[in-house]
Amino acid sequence: MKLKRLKRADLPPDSTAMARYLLGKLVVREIEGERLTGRIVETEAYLVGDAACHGFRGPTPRNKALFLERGHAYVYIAYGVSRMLNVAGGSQGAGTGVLIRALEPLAGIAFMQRRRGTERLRELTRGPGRLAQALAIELDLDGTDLCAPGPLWLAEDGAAPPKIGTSIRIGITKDVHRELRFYVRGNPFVSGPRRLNG
DNA sequence: CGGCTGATGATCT
DNA sequence: GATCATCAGCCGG
Repeated sequence: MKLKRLKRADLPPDSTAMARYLLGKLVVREIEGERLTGRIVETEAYLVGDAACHGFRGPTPRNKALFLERGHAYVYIAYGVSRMLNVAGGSQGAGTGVLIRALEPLAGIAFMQRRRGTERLRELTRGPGRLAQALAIELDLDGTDLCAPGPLWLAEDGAAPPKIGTSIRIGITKDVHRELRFYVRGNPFVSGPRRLNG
């Protein structure tokens, strides 16, 4: 089915709603004449007033893209090694957004396998660091408008809305109790321990 | 498969 | 100097 680019007006202004909305949508990466696509199967929302959110203490050189209007990419490096892809949320200056935690690979799988150094499908895009490596998402994409033509954008393909599960977020140490992680129930590409994926 | 641990370096205090 | 929105690899069952 043909891809339709997500419009900014399609994105819910509330980041929790946007995290749910993005499940089942597609990340599209254009690189070296290839088009890589993956379906979003796991997200986490980071909100205004949320101590776990990188925007909590205001803008810095690293997180400034999180303060752009919603639909822009915020890319940063976690633990010195893994790139994390986020979609800025809210209005300009809000400093809130959604972390893309896992994708189901759809197109460009050979490219992803080369990038990841493995043939195994489950290991290509299961987890935020893995998916960024598979799609060659580097810091140069920080601030990219995901609602415009370019190297990285968001799309929908008319798939039916998925069944959504919720849980606490993974890997954080502040505001740990909030149920702001969302995933497609039963999808094998969702990351995290089984107890969170019931 | 589940659980644990060391590596790793950018970022901010 | 501490913190950290992770991962690969190892071990036991």
